[in-house]
Amino acid sequence: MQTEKPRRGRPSEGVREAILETTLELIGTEGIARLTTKEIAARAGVSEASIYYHFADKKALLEGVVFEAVLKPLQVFAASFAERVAGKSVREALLEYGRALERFWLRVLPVISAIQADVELRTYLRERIGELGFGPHRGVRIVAGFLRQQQQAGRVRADVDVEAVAMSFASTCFLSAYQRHMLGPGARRKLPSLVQALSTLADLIVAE
Amino acid sequence: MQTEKPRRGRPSEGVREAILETTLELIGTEGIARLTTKEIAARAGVSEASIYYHFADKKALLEGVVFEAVLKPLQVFAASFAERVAGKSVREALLEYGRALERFWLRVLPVISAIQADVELRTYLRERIGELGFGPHRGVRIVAGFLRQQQQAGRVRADVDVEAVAMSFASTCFLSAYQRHMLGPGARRKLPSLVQALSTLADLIVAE
DNA sequence: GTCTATACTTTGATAGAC
DNA sequence: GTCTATCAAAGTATAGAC
Repeated sequence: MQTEKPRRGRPSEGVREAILETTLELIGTEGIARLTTKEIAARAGVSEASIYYHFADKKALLEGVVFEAVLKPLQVFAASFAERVAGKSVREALLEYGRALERFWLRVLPVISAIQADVELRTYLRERIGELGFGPHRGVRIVAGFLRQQQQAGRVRADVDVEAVAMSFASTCFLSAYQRHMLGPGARRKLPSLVQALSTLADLIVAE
Repeated sequence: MQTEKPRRGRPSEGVREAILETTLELIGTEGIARLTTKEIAARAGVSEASIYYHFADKKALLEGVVFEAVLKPLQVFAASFAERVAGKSVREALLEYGRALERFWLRVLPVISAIQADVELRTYLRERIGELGFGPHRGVRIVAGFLRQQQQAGRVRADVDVEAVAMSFASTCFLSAYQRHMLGPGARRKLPSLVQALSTLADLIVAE
């Protein structure tokens, strides 16, 4: 008695995946405002009807994209802090994690931004983020925890508010990513580099 | 010989202004994705045709909103730094300016975000920002200049990179605003407060 | 599961009266 | 300058063949 459906393992081909990927790509390049099911279908090389076979409606498709492109990476990323900083100095740990945080935001911001353009998606994201307990404060808490631990080990000045520093740290990574996102890759480096900003922050808090 | 047009001073009524205001409001509450000229007209209490009398097309209307809601406030805000910090201590100046910066972003972010959802608007904003020489780096430079001046006066530690600190400062204000924007007003204070973060930053750099 | 063809709705934009 | 009425185009979604 087989409980598996026959012909398992990608019955036809990754059409669903292609739709999701294409939609994500279009959101990044064209924006969500004029995103149509017609164009998604054309670019993914499938028919519009296929979209409606795999997704209940356009809203469900977009929610799928949000989950795949924001919430899933978020879960993965949130779990990776410990191994990234293992055995590193405070300064090196902050730089390493900061770069990773900036990359994460660069990948996720196009979708996050697009979501703000639609109330229903905004609500969807907020609810899911609430359920999962995510938000920028997560990154802040993780870094704060690390700093507190280093503080107890005497490697961070005893008189600094680690929560507050962690917030400035996370903020710096975020703005660095947002500036690139907003002004485009062509935006020359008009801001101090991320490394420069984070190094300075690290120097200010390490115990002498 | 009169060079002025007859019946000057708001010929009919502020219809154009009402349209701009309503559009801005709808972008904030409903998002730009499903923004229609029909709804704008209905909520502004005017006809759709009136919109097309005052604006060439929908795109021109949205560009008008971007200018009024982002670029104009930007010009005003950029000019206000000196008077905000006049005669204040480093710490007080940073707190005062930081709060103003956060408020500024809170007002502007709904539109900035919406713009990211539409390629043409994104291009428009980038071009205008380029022309005017704006961008987040402006806020950073202004603060850096202030800190450098205080540094020369001996009130800021001589060994800190003021550009880098200014970036973390501006970033902190930005993330504080963005978090509220993204997660809504209902988002409980899960992050350290802006004042707490900025105070810590100030304490780290003032000369002992 | 995927396609072609099509039904039905909404949208941006205009014509013409006042 | 503002309105009512209207239209062509574009959009979402579905039916039915394969």
